[in-house]
Amino acid sequence: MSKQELEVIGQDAACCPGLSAAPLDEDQAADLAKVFKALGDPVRLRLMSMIASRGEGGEVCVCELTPAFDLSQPTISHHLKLLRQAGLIDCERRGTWVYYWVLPGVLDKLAAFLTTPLPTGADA
Amino acid sequence: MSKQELEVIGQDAACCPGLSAAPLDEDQAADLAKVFKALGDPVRLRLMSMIASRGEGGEVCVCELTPAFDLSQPTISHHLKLLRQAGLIDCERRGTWVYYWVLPGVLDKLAAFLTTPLPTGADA
DNA sequence: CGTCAACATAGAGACATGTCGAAACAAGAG
DNA sequence: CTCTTGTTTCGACATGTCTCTATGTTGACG
Repeated sequence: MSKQELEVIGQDAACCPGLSAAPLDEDQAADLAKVFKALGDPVRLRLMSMIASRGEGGEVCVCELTPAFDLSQPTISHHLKLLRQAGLIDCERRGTWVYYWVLPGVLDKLAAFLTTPLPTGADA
Repeated sequence: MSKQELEVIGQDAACCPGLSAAPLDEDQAADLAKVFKALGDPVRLRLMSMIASRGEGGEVCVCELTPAFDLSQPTISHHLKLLRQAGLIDCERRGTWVYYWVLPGVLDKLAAFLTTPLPTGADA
């Protein structure tokens, strides 16, 4: 149920030297843009927030997410799918319900990508 | 030339308690989503990277940015406008040329918003 | 004042995205 | 097996986004 993520952020260390470190090439920019694009929607951002606020190993059932929006259930499911394809979350079916959680580390890696790594100007 | 930014990130402290801190309300999510949406395009991400890699007080002339892409000059100008409206960059005309720079602190604040502030469960 | 160069704006067309209702799928209850 | 509930997938449509060409604006230079 989780075989189609991007793994953009989670790659070893070659994926992203940091936004401010050096100009991104086209491939890096394209991969990272998918992650930011996934977060670039109010509904998905709220979904991420609702899932992430459960903490490190926390999970949220879809049945808890859906009623928080004035949107149809298929629409919520669609947004969750996009977040999953962006490599931000994952899910598992347990009986009747499906539970979502934030993939560990992705938010920290994304934050590390944004923060400027060379404030004093000592690059290579 | 810089009177229409969002200032979503730059507000005092009431704007964003963190993605993982608590579920975002609709207004917070809508404002933050605009910033992430601005970064959710490969061209804009590369533009941001090219500008940000100049360092803290660094500037980049448009005439240096445009030839790095296989896009028309108005298209680059359009993307720069979106980045500016998202409150990520600002610009100033100096003679014939226009220089862009990253607004100080926005990337760090965005990163702080993403990183989970309560890993052990000691909030409030 | 006229002209040229650097950027920005405006409008149009092609394509992607967000949303819905209907239907399919999965799992448990009777 | 059938029925009900929870969730995803499928088409379809309205809206938004990205790109272009054409035009406007600003400043430098004779």
